[in-house]
Amino acid sequence: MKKTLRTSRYNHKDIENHWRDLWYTDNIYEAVDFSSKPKKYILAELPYPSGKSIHVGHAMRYTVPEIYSRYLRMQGYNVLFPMGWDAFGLPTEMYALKNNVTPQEATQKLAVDYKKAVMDIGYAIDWKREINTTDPGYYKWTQWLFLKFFENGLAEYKEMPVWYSPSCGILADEEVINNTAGEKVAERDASPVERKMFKQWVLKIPAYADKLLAGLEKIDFPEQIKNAQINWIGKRVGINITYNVKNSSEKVTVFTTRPDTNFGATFIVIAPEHPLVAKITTPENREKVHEYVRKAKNKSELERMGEGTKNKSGAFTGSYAINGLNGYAMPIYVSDYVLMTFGTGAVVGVPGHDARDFEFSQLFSIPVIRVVVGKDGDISPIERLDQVQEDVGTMVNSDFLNGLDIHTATEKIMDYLEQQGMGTRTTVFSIRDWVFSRQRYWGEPIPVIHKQDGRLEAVTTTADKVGVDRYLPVELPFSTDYTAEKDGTPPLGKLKDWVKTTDLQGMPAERETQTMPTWAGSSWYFIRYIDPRNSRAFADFDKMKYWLPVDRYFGGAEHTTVHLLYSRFWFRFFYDIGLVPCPEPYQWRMNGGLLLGPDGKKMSKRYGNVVEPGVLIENYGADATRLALAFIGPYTDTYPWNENTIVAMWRLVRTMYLLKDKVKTLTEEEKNTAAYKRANVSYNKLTKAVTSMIEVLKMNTAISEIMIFLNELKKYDYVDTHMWRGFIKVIAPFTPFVAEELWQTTNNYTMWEKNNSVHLQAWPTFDSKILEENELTIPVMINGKVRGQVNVVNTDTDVKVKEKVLADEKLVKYVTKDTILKFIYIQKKIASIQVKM
RNA sequence: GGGCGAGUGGCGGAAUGGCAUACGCGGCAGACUUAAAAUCUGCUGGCCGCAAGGUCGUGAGGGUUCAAGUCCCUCCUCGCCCACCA
Repeated sequence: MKKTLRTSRYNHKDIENHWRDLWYTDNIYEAVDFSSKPKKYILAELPYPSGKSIHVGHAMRYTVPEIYSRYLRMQGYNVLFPMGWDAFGLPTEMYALKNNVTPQEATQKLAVDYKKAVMDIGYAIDWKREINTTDPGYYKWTQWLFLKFFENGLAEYKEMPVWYSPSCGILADEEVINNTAGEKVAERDASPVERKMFKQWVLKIPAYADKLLAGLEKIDFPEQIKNAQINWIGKRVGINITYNVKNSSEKVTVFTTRPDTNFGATFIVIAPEHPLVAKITTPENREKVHEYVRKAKNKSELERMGEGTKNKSGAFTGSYAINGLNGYAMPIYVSDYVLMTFGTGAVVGVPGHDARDFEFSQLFSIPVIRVVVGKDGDISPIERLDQVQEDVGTMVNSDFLNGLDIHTATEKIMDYLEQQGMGTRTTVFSIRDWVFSRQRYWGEPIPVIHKQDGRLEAVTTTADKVGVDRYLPVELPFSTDYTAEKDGTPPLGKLKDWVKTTDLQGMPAERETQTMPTWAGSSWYFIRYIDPRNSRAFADFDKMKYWLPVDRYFGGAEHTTVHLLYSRFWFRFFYDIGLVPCPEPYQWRMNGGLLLGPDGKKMSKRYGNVVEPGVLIENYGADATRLALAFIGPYTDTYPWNENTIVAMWRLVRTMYLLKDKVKTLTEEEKNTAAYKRANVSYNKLTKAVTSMIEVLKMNTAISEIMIFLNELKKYDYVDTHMWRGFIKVIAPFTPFVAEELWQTTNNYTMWEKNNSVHLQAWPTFDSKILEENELTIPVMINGKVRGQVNVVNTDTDVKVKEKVLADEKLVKYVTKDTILKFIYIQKKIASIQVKM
């Protein structure tokens, strides 16, 4: 055991290296299963190690939650604040290629580097719970959980239209974004993408859409996040209406949420991919329709976007559908503004009350019928786009619906259509099956085999009991070839010996060669932290019962509709099959903002504006770095990094450190001075303010309070020992290293003893009696302007304060007994007076 | 086009409807120094004024209130997310 350091100058390196070793060696931040203390599970999204080392932006997102976790520990909670590495995926593969190592080697090295960086900042982590998603002991359970989806019919192997980029291969919807020019590109490398059909594994998240919506009501997420998820799920209640095609036995079914406007329907549009296209196109229109469909299919999504939503196009099939309500013959067109993937792939055109339908009607001179009158009472024909009303009004020209409000009309006509056998109420969702396979090397192999007869078989069907260890994990075989064939055969497909296997009957079979997406390992990682070394189960049920749900979850806004929603889906499914103890994984969520480069641009190697925490820690120390990251602004906001801030924080830490020389145990007599009393008020204010600010995660203003207190202390010659010890505990979550140094010194501990660490001490309390001010000065406002002050005491009544105001010689020129119209005194806040002008 | 945010000094940002600009950065002045750096002290929203003080001021305009950065209405700008979703 080492002796406590004692230096007269502030040397961050000596202090930090010294305590870091002792903390982690003795694992002082241990999270204890089944502890009798109340638990708090504080989680920050696990990092994805793909660059040289941890990014200062990551560090900002971890620092605030980590300060909070330290505070909770000092408040007597059994805290779990874990850390691990999400290391499968393309960036690691790219990193490996660039550095001429294997992804296995790259991952190992990055995990070590990242861990060192995280340790250097001094995060309070129980390293016994560290996980790595690429560890076979981990992904065995990712595969096992995947098989639960498979066994329950929620994982399917089917032809899917997928995004394809030559450089990234096949991508999920979530990995494709619109660039600034409005083109669809791969999020990863901005390469253009196109649509292709491919046999894919999908997870059927739409089956859980309703449960995921309902679950939102019980959890404490910001409205913004809830809305984004609701929007993403895109639940729409409407009706499928079936129309007969004139002179044909065919029928066309459309989905609409606005059946109330159906008396105004003047055409039908079907998607180019719709199976009816071939059946109902009349011979004289065949050539034109065929040409249109061919062009639409060849158009990449990029071109469709490029042409924008303004320019409608289409072709007439020559057929008509009969509106069962009024016998109107609606011409049927093909147009790419209708998507095969939403609703029924066919829409009914009501140009008077839908902007897109109106635009399309103009293209083919289709009649426009008004069936809704808005608030303005305008009943003139609809001739311009700006006259198209969508969601308010009263029905006209609509037979038995006339005069009804549109919402009442909607219900009435849906009842009618159902009674007449013309329609069926339907709910549709915009959320799609989650494409869950990749044609990449560096991921979890999907643990399924293809039997000779084409049927699929889970690598283990005896799962839970003894079988699991015999068959899982399906280990990722070693390979140095990470590229897919042009035909889509994944890299693993090239390893012929590995692909060849046998099924449970011993017959020859082939392994699945696609791997899982990066999202797989991170969909359940927070469960594994609870029981990271369990080899018999993904986690012990009783331990889950103790720790779950996560109390506070911190992460990036970019994960709102991806990771955050999809991992809720995993968890909710596990709950339904009895694997986990509660329906929702995360009780509370906050999204972190972004830290920009000093130039205000997003930190990126391209701009050369990346700030590395390692450099900051080297130059200014971890304590100053932590303060800078927490002080710079509120957690949820985005702002640029400013080098000056950390210099100021270094000075602040030094000021705190050097204060130790002013510490003295004051006698009762010395405590009986005005100076001591003032200092004591400041100290109690500090404790109270910091406590309430940490509770609401406003670390920036909490640090301001620490600065205010230090500015106050400068005025005195001595700092009382009792106050000093409380102060050290207040700063402990923010600047753990210097706090430990000061704590050990002030207590004269010569030997390190785990239980004596400041971080395991109780959070200081404050005395609200000391903060009650008996006498204070309040502003006096006259006709809305502050014109002076008066001194009041607690017991002053309105009448007393009024007397004081009237007696004030400065105020007399603004107010006298005779000019007062109205007098308001807000206790201990303000006096506000209306006077005659 | 839809949804969600946000507009406060030179900059990052504070402010349960109650003295707008806390705290920090930067700037200015002073102390220490042969000098500089570092450190310390003071000042620091605009305008008028020697000063006391006055006056304007939280994107723009209106409203509610004794009192509005904060609440309500109209508008402007910026950011993020979603988007021919019927």
